[in-house]
Amino acid sequence: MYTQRKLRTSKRIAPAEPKKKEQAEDTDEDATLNHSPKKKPREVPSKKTFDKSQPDDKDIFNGKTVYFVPVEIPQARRNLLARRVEEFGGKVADELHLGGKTPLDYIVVDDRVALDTICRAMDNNFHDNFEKMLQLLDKASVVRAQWLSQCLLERKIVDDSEANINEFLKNHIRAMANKADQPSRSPLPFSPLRDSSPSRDESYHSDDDRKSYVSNFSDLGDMEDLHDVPGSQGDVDAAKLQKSNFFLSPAGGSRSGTNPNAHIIEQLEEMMKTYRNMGDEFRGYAYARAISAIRKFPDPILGMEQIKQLKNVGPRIASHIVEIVETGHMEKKDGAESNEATKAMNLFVNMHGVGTKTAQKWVQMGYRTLDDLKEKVKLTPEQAVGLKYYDEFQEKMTRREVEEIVRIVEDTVDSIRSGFIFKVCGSYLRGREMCGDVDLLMTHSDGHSHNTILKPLVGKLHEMGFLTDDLWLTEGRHKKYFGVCKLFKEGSKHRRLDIIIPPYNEWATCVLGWSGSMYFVRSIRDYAHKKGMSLTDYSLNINVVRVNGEKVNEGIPLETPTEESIFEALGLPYLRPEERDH
DNA sequence: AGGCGGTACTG
DNA sequence: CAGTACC
DNA sequence: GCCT
Repeated sequence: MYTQRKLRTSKRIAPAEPKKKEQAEDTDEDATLNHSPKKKPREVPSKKTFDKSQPDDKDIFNGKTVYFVPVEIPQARRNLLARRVEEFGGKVADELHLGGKTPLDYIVVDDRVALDTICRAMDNNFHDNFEKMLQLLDKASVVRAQWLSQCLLERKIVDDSEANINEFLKNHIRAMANKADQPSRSPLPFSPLRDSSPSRDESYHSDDDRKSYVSNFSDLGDMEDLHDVPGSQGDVDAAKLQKSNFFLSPAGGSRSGTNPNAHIIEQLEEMMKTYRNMGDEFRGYAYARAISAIRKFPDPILGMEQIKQLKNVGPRIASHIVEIVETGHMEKKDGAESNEATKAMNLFVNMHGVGTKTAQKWVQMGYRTLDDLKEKVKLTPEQAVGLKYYDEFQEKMTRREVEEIVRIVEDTVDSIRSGFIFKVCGSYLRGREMCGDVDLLMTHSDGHSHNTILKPLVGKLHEMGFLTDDLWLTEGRHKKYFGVCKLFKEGSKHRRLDIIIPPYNEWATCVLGWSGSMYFVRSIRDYAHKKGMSLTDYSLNINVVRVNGEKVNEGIPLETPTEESIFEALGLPYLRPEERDH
């Protein structure tokens, strides 16, 4: 059918070095992940009943003063820990004073802040103050939050050797002090204290659950719910930081996506990816819906009181949330992440053309790295492309770059035939700052030019050297090209490019489908389904007859010239693309 | 206990 | 048909 | 794993 496949080459694929993605999981799936029945997950509602019932060791902290370094410890967790510390006889300092009349006993940092991050922060903020820093460290122990959790759990001061990073810091300070004697000390650019946590920063809300979303409209007829992303607060951290000036990055503490429950969301997202990569689609989906509910929840989640208000959070996920709130981490997730085969699964599944089945097969055959694949596995043509650009495909591009790519395609189209209309869909249309690929839709109002443009277009783009590889090209009801392009500019990366060409009268449904998010699309289709309709990229049909889920009668396609008309026909309030970014 | 979006490609 | 992809 |  389509000839330009040459590029794909038989020669060996350029080494794409194994790049590790975060997240992991556990390969012997059921073993640790699924098994629910045994060992019942710690009673959800209990806990937090510490209070009255424990007459004994109430003052484990015995007047000790604790300071929480706000960075990276989610506010919710900080509050909770602080409350507990006081409950158990400790004091909580508001700020960290270098001079220290009331000497601090413990300085608590988040478990995830990397050591070198802390060091860099100190370098930037205390280069005049080495002595005071050392004094401070003499009296106070800098410990990980996890240690504090442990103390609270066991109701005693436990050994902190693992959590205590005093010596490390002192050594570092001494080293810096020496170095400071010598004149050259450039003020490190230094990027904030949060390098480690969002393993991929651009937070991505991958989700939302159709139910909550759709039912919000239909039942309550109010969409408020969707808009009210609690975004605002979160400069609390920044403010506090300013004050304490400890570990403060001069440049910018301003955190990006501040959600009061970011910490919880992060961990659950890891679990979601894990399940999904393992092939447990629906469990992953359940997580996605739960996460969406949490993301919309405006207040810090401290316990069951808040959890009970969340839709799509059942007993299992609730218990995970409780665990995260109380201990700061999630055992199941940590376990999965430390599993080696699991890491390989993640590595493989992130390659284009590889899903859970193939990844599982490879892992089982003992492969663990991309190099293993290069040498030992017969790849499909698509997988070969995926491997060749493994690293590049993990990266996202700016909106600006999307626009440059689109510009080239548009110009080329115009040079062939005038009058086409274009729309960049996908995450770009939803307003994301960074986009993983380019989804360009185009059509022609004359009702026929859309049929013949794709092949010449792709041919020309190849000639220009703009397209570097093809995944596939089809001439179905909607003409589609999936491939790889690269801007001519020096240093440009290879990018995934999808071109979709529906007939003019199917434009709106196609745009809707290609605008996402995936969860939005699933939810609105589900909603249509429930109303006896059927929504696809091609049309919105009414009077659909299904028997046992099988469509028996296609129904009748509605005229839906605009996206608005689709919502209207479904009886839903219109949502702009950026409001579909769940 | 059953459902969880709807479609179309490759091999 | 199974597997993967697209949002 | 959650909902109906």
